[in-house]
Amino acid sequence: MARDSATVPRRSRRGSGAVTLHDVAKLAGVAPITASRALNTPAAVSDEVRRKVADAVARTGYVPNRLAGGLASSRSRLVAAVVPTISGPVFLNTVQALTEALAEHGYQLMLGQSGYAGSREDALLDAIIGRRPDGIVLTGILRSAEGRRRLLACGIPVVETWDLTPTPIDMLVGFSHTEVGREVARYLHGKGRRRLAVVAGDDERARRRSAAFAAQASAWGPAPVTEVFVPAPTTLRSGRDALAAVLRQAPDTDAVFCSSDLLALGVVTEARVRGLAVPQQLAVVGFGDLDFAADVAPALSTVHIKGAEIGRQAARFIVERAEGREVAQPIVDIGFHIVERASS
Amino acid sequence: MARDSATVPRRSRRGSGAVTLHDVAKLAGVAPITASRALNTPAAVSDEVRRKVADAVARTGYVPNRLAGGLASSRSRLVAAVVPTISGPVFLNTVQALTEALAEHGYQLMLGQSGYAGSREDALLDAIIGRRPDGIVLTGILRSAEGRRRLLACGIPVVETWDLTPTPIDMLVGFSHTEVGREVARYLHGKGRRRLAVVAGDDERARRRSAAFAAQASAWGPAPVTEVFVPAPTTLRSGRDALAAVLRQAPDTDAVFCSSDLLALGVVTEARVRGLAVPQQLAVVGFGDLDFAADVAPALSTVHIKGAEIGRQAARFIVERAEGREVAQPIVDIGFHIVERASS
DNA sequence: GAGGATCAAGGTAGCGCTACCATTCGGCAT
DNA sequence: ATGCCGAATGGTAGCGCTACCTTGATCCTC
Repeated sequence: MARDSATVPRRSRRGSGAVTLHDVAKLAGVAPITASRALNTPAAVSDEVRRKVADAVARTGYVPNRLAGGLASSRSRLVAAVVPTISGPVFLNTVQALTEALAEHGYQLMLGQSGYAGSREDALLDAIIGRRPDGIVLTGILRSAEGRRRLLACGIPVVETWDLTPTPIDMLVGFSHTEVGREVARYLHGKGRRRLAVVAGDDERARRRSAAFAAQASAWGPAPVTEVFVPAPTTLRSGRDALAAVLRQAPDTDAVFCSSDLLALGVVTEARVRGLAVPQQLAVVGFGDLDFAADVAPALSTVHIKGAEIGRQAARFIVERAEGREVAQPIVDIGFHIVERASS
Repeated sequence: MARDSATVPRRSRRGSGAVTLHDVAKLAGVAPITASRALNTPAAVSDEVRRKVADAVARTGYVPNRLAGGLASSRSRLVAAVVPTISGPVFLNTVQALTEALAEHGYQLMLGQSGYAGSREDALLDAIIGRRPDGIVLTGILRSAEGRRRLLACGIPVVETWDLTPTPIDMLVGFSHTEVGREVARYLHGKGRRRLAVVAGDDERARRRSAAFAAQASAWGPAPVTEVFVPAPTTLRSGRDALAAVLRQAPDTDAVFCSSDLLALGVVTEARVRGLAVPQQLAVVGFGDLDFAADVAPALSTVHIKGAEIGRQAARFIVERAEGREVAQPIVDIGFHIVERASS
């Protein structure tokens, strides 16, 4: 199993010293290119060659160097995912599904964190483009126009997710945040709630949901919607603080729409501590439908987003394009729906 | 800014068509190798060369191909992280800190999910080793002995984290799970609790904490410790179900140690629903000290692990080794401490 | 002013793989 | 026989970069 050092009397100081396709080919008694074909396009070689090469691979413990393969073929089989931060739980299902779906096709995920502040964005883009990934999946929004231009210029397939931007860079899997805001306002209005508030993380899309919510609500009545913004990423703590702020501004608030389930849980917690009955006195609606939403008490009404499906669809898009096929419908509205539970 | 096609009359069908170091060098009027030095070891060239190359880079929009660089130098500047699954929030801070700390040194993170079941482990290892990363950070345990052997064989620096294994593959940043179990048992005993239970996720380390907890507790009295196991990854739901199971087995339980904060929150939630006062009738201790632990009501007592510090330390180890330096103390016990809050 | 030490720059030869073309060979139609 | 086809295999030449060595120029030191 170990390489026979006697057959390689003087190895240059360069190189990793690992088993190469050359070694495998020599052991199998075929040319390197034939060994390559036996591994990559098995249908193109005879049964005997396939067997001999497989045998040599097993005996040497050969693992193909994908850096070299990627350089030669201009296909790195790497896909980059950019998230604002991995510790906000919102995108986790997407990243998980993406990783798994890509792995099934032999692609590996590179993770990049752009930060909510966006300072690192350009450096991150350099680091990513330098690795020549076969695709880039964006979850947070790309703030810099310069960044968008560079992505466009370098010709790497890009999937933007979790949004429906009017001018996508390339492909898109998302849903309308404006529509979410509107729908939740309609829902709460339908439940007889009239004194509405919204608590939103300080990121572009949460602001859009929040604005649409407020706009829709103000169409029905004179009572203004109380808007409170908290720093992104949102936490349970900021939810508690936000409810305090809401009640200071509008003590008779009877419904709060939160821009994340974690915020909503904070609001519910603070309400309980203050003796405010949820949902009798205060309805709470979250966003994201994270795992815990159904199981807290009271169970959290929220907006369900198919995060894992977004990840899978993005993977499908990237793989299609990486294998040279056209994507017929590169823009997908994955939708959302309101899940009614005990908190509203 | 665009490449002047007239200077490159016939480009072969191979290659990505992107700007190369060659193009930059030609534009700057120096040899390619000099341009390479201007970018990688700026101290080794004259001010003038540095300026001319920087200028050419800016004009062409050149982004170095790190696949080619990695192949030539046997340094990919990629680091692989293996987690059981990204959607369990336990390792998030570690992954986040790791990504950031690596990015500061020009390394990019590849994410691999091994799954708690472990079937994908070997395929994942192939995918990782094939990319020739400069380091591998393991968070979950590596189940297959074959896998350990291969990691050892391929000579890539490995950091195991979140544990102190007796026989580390290479480097190690963790803490003793046995010690955690013991300490929590001591703590609860010190608070006068005598009817102890433990709820643990079905993974090796949670089992070790749980076993040590039970062993320590049984040293003090005849009352057996109720042990309930739930599937990994743990959820709030399984915490609620687990408390139900605990109370079925031992209705007079007065303290529960949970193997994650999410489980603990589930136990607290279920206790509240059942009218069981926390901490008066039931003390609850979690594990991990996730962001929300301090802010739920009642605030959760838990075991604090410096997850981000683990990530940073692991990054430091990998970078040290990647740059060819020895790591003096490759085994670090990062410790833990019990955070006493309202739930116990 | 000879001998070396030091520094900046260039040339060469790969890293390990695959695209592309050439070759071989058996089988079949002409 | 001759030519042609397709299938299987091999050879060659890179992909874009850097390690290693060499060259030439400058600067000491004695």
